[in-house]
Amino acid sequence: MAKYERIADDLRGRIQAGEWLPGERLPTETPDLTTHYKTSLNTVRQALGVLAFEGLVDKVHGRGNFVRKPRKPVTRTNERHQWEKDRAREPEDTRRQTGATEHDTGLTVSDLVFSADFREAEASDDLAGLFEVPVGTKLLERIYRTRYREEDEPFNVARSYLVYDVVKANPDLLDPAQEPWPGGTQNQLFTLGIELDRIEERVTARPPTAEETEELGLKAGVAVMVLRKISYDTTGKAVEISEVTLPGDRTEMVFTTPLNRW
Amino acid sequence: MAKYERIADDLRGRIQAGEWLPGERLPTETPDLTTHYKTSLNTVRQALGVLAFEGLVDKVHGRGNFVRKPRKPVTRTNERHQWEKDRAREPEDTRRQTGATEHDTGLTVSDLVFSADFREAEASDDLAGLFEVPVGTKLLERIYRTRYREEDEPFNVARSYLVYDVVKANPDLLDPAQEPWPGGTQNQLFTLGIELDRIEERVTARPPTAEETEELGLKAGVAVMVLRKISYDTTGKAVEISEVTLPGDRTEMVFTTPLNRW
DNA sequence: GAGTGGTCTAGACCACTGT
DNA sequence: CAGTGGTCTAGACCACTCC
Repeated sequence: MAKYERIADDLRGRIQAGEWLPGERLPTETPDLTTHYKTSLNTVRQALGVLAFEGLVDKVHGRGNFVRKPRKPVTRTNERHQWEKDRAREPEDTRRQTGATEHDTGLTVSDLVFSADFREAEASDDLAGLFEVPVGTKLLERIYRTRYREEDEPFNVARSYLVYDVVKANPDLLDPAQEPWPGGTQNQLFTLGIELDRIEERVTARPPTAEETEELGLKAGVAVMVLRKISYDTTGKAVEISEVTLPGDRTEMVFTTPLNRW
Repeated sequence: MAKYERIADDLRGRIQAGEWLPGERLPTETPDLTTHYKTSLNTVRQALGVLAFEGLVDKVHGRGNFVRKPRKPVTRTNERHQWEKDRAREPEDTRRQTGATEHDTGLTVSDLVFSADFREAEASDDLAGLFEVPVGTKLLERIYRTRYREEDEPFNVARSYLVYDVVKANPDLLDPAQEPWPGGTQNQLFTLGIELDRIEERVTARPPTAEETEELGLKAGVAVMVLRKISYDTTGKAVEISEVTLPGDRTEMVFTTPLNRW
């Protein structure tokens, strides 16, 4: 076993034994750890890199290496979809009270900060195929970011696509100033006479791109979970496609599948 | 921008431009890349480390650095649950034909290799709470591994827990030699007079532990997806809890949520 | 400016792969 | 055995944070 692995194992054990509590700083790389383990800087850094990748240690340039605090997990359920559908036909003051994310997290609207960006886009191969429209068809692309009020980085970046010609029947939907829209996308679709029949979600995990690392404030070694949500209307057509990027270390998704009775 | 980042960017661009095709070897670290980029070995290795983390490059000790081939993705849907429930009451020869994994992947039984390990375990805090039994209650723990016949490493490790006293009514269920059980867990429960009402799945992603890296044959930077599946019977009790570990870079999970009609 | 982590160098030696 | 990546060293200098 390599020396850096032994050092990583030793430090991991000492952290788990409580020698340093979450939030506390580890001994400095130089000179403390190098002299304690009688090794060179590179080796100590390689060991710390392992722990950082595992999410046990936060490396902070200029300040030190810290034992990582467990982060507040964000739960997302698929019950939100039925909940949102039920709410879509409620009067506006009911819809305004709370959104699906709050429904999932148990938080109130004031705990969270949203921002929305709208623009027009052309259907890529991929999206055109799902929407069953020609490549290049005009789409409305909306980018949503959600974060905790007391944190800097969003825990959620969503890109939502709708076919432009479908949405333009209600000009309010083209206006970012109307966001956050009370009742969410399902209410927006309701104003267009569209009812959803089912929602399909595909989940994968992968290492973040450099941009995502920046945008989501990810630490080294944290994967992103990518969720692609496709909403189908009652005629079986895809009406909204949404791609959500979530930090893997703090996101839990819950899916409940009811089964038919014998 | 650091020199290693510039080198990583350059190499990434050259790979994407097709200078080396998937499966091909990159120039050697020493002396090719160090002299080409006029830098030291450490710096070249740091750059390659970035690309390995992104999954673009496979580092292979003693052979070289290779452009990674896209891996065969494994899809898992939640429709499998209803499918498995329907099949649970079929005659044995029907059940024997194919399992849920083949149903998802479209493969046949002979493409896949299973192995099962049985042992007794005591209910941890966590599991006891979900099963609503006292901590320490005897459980049957079963560990399943699935891999492609032509690959070395499993793409799936599952730990399944059942309450021992519930299962022992059918002694065949305690015998690893009976695996793979035709019709899966839902048929096993059926032999005990248990019908499932719904299945809840919680999904997270995190960096792998050292053990998981080994067991799943993961490359640097690949996250694992962890799926905890809880099966509830028609009285609302949790009857099976299963923890599945999947390599994040080749797993896609699909969940379809049907919505009630207006 | 003092303290701390981040990058980089040049070189040595070890470990694995294939002939 | 030759070729290739993996680990390690000792030391220099840069970049960030906080006083």
